[in-house]
This record gives sequence, structure tokens and C-alpha cells, in this order.
Amino acid sequence: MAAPTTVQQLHLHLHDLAAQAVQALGGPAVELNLAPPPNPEMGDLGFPVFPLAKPMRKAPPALAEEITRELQTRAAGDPYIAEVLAAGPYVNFRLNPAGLLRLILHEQRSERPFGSHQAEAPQRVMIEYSSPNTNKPQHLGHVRNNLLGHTVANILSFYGHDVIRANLINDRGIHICKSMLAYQRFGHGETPERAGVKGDHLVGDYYVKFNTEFDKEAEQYALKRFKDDLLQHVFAEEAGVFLAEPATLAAFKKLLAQRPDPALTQEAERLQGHFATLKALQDQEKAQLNALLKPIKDKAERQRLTEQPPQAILDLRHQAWTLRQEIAAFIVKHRTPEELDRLHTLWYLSRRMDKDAYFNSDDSDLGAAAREMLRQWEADDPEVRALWATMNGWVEAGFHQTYDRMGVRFDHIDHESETYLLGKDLVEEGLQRGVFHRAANGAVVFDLAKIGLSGEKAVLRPDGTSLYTTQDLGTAARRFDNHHLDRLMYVVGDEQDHHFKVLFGILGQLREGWQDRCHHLSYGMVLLPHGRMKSREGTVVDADDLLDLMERLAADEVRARYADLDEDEIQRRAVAIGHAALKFFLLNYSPPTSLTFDPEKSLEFTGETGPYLQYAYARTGSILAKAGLDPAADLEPDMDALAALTSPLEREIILHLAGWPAAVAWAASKYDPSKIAGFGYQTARLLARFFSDPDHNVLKSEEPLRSGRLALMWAVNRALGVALGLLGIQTLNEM
RNA sequence: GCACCCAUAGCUCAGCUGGAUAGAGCAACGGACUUCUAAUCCGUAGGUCCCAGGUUCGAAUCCUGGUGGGUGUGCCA
Repeated sequence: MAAPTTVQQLHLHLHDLAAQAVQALGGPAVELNLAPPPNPEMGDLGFPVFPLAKPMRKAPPALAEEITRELQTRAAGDPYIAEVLAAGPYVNFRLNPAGLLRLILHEQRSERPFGSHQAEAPQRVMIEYSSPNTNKPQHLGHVRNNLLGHTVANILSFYGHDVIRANLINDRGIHICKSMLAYQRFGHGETPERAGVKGDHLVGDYYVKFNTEFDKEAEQYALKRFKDDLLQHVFAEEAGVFLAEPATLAAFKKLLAQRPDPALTQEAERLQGHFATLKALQDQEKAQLNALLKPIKDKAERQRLTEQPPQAILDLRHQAWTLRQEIAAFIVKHRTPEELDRLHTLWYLSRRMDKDAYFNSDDSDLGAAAREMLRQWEADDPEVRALWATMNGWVEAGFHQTYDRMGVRFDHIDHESETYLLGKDLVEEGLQRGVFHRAANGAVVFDLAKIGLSGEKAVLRPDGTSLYTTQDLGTAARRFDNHHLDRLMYVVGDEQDHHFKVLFGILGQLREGWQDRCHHLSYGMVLLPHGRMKSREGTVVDADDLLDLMERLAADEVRARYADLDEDEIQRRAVAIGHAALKFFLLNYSPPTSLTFDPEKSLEFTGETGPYLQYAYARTGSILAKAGLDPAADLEPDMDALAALTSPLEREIILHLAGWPAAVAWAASKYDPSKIAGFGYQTARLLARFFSDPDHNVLKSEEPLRSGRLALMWAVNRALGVALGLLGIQTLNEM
């Protein structure tokens, strides 16, 4: 084998050397699991001999000794291997750091960037991310999606694939009509310019306006239509249940706040404490009942026990009932008739009334108007289309401002208004071929049993209109055909896991091989300390507001450190640092992890954060600059200088850098930016240790160590710069 | 009911596809600014890797069963 010219080849070289040694000793040809030992004193890269012990009929430690001796003779004179040593049942290599760093420097100067793949053929990959609705501005959830998609695209592209960044803007449908209708009725011709508001926010305000107006309408309807029904339920058997609900008591507390009476409010708060007890009682009851039922298989006996549980369980229920009564009695005693009406209505709306059904009924004025508007849109009504074009224009302009701020971009932008009719021909063809069948009511459906799931999935309604899935099938097909894709990826939250399983399954039935070329990059939700973001409750973290906040917080930090810096420079750094903190925070979680965003705790600039990486980078750059070296220009390594790098920390840094190609390969194959973030953080951590140690001072050290350390700084600066670039984090030369 | 995901330090998370003594950040406590930039470093403390079995030379990691939490399960999008 030729001498290794890359770190990856070196890894293979070591593996082959070890495998040859094993075979020379009569062992089997197996893959050896080369991994770093837990302690650097043991070596840099090693493998366990357990799997070889049985076939070679030797005790592991003795075998390790034997393999080590064999390797020592075979590796003699190898420029990359300093030592081979046995450690119990393990065989470890100690590498020559100078040789390793020379390889790294060589790769960093080569045309193919260090860490990009060397062997695989490039693939054409389309990755769809963001996919926003044009009825409201983007929020923190979108930010995670945008950054995840954009960063994965960066990684795949860096790795050597041909990447198409796609966005499918959901610009049509009933939800769009809601904001349009509210604007038409309440907007008075307002524009973003006149209101001084970003277009997406302006439209979002009308979407909210629609919902509050609709809620009012629904409440009035419920009160008028179901008054008798409400009263009956409330004072009948469900009284205790309804009144003793957390939501009811909370609503009542709000009502109490309108007629200030501290004593009552206090009492309401005390009673709210009962809910925790109620929950505990319920859990106990459930646990006891389950334990009781568990050993009993007979169905009738189980049912009897469920219906007539033993006294202990009844006691628990009684305790709970007493608490409920206390809460109910409090509300009944202190409510005014108006308040009770309001509570009834809220209860009915939350428990009994199907708001979607109401929206879709002729009873709802706003619902009917919105649906009519959708019909007009589909019929190309010029007035509706004009309004739609105007408002969508505002929203998209707003989106693009936000994308630009985040550094997120796209190669292809599709609109659902152009794609929503796609897929029908595909369904027709599938129907002919028996992929789909016609249901009794005329709908065209897919039998999910064909792909190992249960139930049916409709792809055409009885009236022949298409569904979301139909459109997705058509859009995917068009993308495969137009772009000759090897892979099609969707960055979408994990609540749509099932949808994509179905979609890909059907695609696979329609076209051989498409299923395996599709991938759903599923990621966890962004939660707030109190739970999910709910626009209804005003807990949504707006993307633009968040970016503003990050910039402001970062500006405060910069100002606190460099009071005399001019304001432009403060702002420039604040944008870089604030965005870095946000990006790193979101990308440092592995995608499947759902994360809790706590503004108090999440917006940090110290510890494992983006600015920590930027800081380490800035310091390497500063040292290079002081030495008169340009980090952008190439550096010619001098072996004597590199050989002077012998401290444990220097070795550790070099070894860590050698792990970059593996980190990129891993991130690219798993679509996981957190691997890159983790690598960057480890790099920064090693550097922080390096900088804090006076013995490792670069500029004050003697030649040839000084040149060696400068070469190391140069290599680290490049590697960290590339990692930060992939994460979309701006580098700074001074912090 | 069924399906999928998750459970690791007080909190938030890693843990390289089964290897050697399970790691970081935050929070707590103690120490280091005459600095190649303290957005930093060093140290102390903190663990029944949810529980019970199984596979294996070896399990946080794989399998089975349970418990707890989340998300789905539209002829909605």
C-alpha cells in the first residue's frame, strides 16, 4: 500500500497493518474496531482482541501481547507510528503527532477541503426546509427548522454532494383566507408601510384578529343555542366535574380579578392546590386498580372488578370527590349570574362543541365567509386574487428579511398555489395499476397494510378533489423527474413521522426505488417552560423578536467589556455574537431531541455556547496575526518544527483535529449538525486550556517549537473556521 | 386501543452503532487576571444510566416485558 496522504487513509493503513498482523498469526480476517483508548497514556488508537480470542484459542491478554509484538516488527520505521503497546486485552497504537499534523496541514492546503469525502460519488440531493404558511410570521419552531435544514445542506454540500435547497411555501388554503377575510373586514386598507410593521407581522395580526372574532362569534352562538343544555349539564350529574376542572377554576379566577376581592382570589388559589392532590389520588387509584387487574385474565371478572372495585379504591374516589365538591361549592357560592353564563360557555366550547364543525357549518358567519373566499380564490376571482397576491407579497417580503438575517437561503422556492393540483395523474395511474382502489363512497384510497401499517389513506375525495398527500405525491414525483435526484429530504417536525411513512410508502409502490431515496429529517419540538407554544395564548416566541433580543443582549455584553468601542463596531459584533449564541444553542441538540427554550436560561454567552467557539477562534487568529501570518494564506510545514510539538495537550489537539473527517462523515450520514457543533466545542475547549497555560505560550516559545505551535494554530484556526462556517456562525477576529 | 419517539448528575444534554474508570454545560462551593484577549482556566461535590429479565467474554448501548412522559393514529393541512 502506498504511503497515506490523508488522515482517512492513515486510519485504513493502521487497520490493515493490524489485520495483517492478526492473519500472520493465524487469526481470522475480521474488521477491527479501532477507537481511542479512555486514557491518552494508553495510546492514541487501539482495538480489543476479545473477538479473536476464541478462534485463535488464546487468552485475550496473551493474545494482545502476541499481536503487539508482531505489529512492533511490522510497524518498525513507519513514520506515523511511534509505538505499539499492549494494555491487558487491548492493542494500542501511539501515533507520531508530527506526522499526523503534517497530513492535516497537507489536506488543509489541498483542493478538496479537509473533511470532504474522497471516495464516494457525489449525489444529487434536494433538501426541503422551512415550508412556512403565509398567514403569520415565523416563530422559534421555524427558526430551528430553518437552521437545521440550512446547516444539513451546508454539511452535505461540504461533504461533496450536489445539494438543492428547496422551500415550499404554503400560500393557499383556508387558513390564508382567514387572514385575508379579517383584513378585508377590519383592515381599512392598511399597508405595512403605513402601519410601520413588517408585512408578515401585519398579516399575522389579522390572522389573530380572525381567530379572536371567530371565538367571540362561537361563544355567542354557544350561549344562545345551547343555554338550556348548558344549564342542565352544569346542575346535573356533571356539576362537580365541570366546576372542579383546572380550566374552569382558572377562568373563574380571571373573572374574579375583574371585581377585586383579595380574599376570594386567595381562596381560589388555595383551591387550585387541590388539583395536584386530585391528580395524585387519580394516579393512586389507577395504579391500584391496574395491580388488581393484572393477574386476572378472565374478561368478565375484570369487568366486574372495574365496575365494583374494592373499598380501598372507592375511598380514594371519595376523597377526590370531596375535593371536587369543595371547589364546585366555592364557585357556585361566589359567582354572579353573568359569570356563570360565561363559565358555562367556556366549558361548552372546550368540552362539548366541535369548533371545526361550527366553522364549517352555515351557522358561522365568519366560517361561511372564509370558505366562500376560498371558493372564489379557486375560481380565480380577480378581486380575491388581487388581495391574495398583495398580502402574500407582504408576507414573503417579510420572510425573506428574516431568512437573510439568519443567513438562510434557498435555490428553489415553490408555492403550493402552483403545486396543489399535482398528483392527480399519478393517482389515476396508480388506480389503473391497482396501487389504489376505489372505496364504496367513490373516494380513491390506499390500503396501508401494503406497507405494514394499518388503515387506509385517501388520496382523492369522492368528489375528485385532492388532499394534502396527493399534492405531496405529485410534488415529489415532479422533483424526482425534473432534477434527477438521488435523494429527496424533508426537514419537518416529528409530529409528522406517520405522514412521511405513508407518503414514502405510497411513492415506493408507485415507482421502484423511490421509497429508499426519500428521507424525513425528523426533529423534536421546541417547547417553552410552560409547554407548547400556543398562538392562542400569546406564548409564541417570534423569530424577529428573538433575533432582536439576541442582538440586544450581545450588545450589552460587548459594551460591558469594551466601553470605548464605537457603536457601529458594537452592533457589528453584537449581531455576530447574538446570532452565534442562538444558532449554536439550537444546533447543539441532536435533531430528535425536543428542546425546552427558557429565555432566562437559554440565552447564554458563556459555557458551551456559540460565543465560546468564536472566542477561541478569535484568539488563534490574533496569535497568527501577531506572528505576521495570514490565516488565509497557505502554510508550508517544517518537519523539525512539527516534531517539537510533544506536550500531552499538543498531542491531544492534533489527535482531535485528525478526527474532523470522521465527524463530518458522521454528520453527513446522519444529517446531524450537532456532531459539527460538538467538534467545534471540543476544539474550543482544548484551545481554552492551551491558552490558559503559560507553558504553551506560542509567541514566547523558542524555535523550532514556536514555528511548530504557529503551524498548529494555523491548522486549528482553519478547522474551527470551517466548522463555524458550516454552522452558519460568523467568525470574528477580535472579541 | 394501536403505532412511533423518549427516559443518563439538582437542571439541560452528549455518549462515536456492544468495549477499558459513563462525560460536558448550567446551578453550588473553593482557587487563578502583571494574561500571545478571564465570553477563560484549575479544583471540589454531585450517578440504582426508569424497573425486571434475556443475549454476550463484555450492555447506558441490542432483545422481551413492564412503568412513566411525549407525539401521532382525518376522505384536515
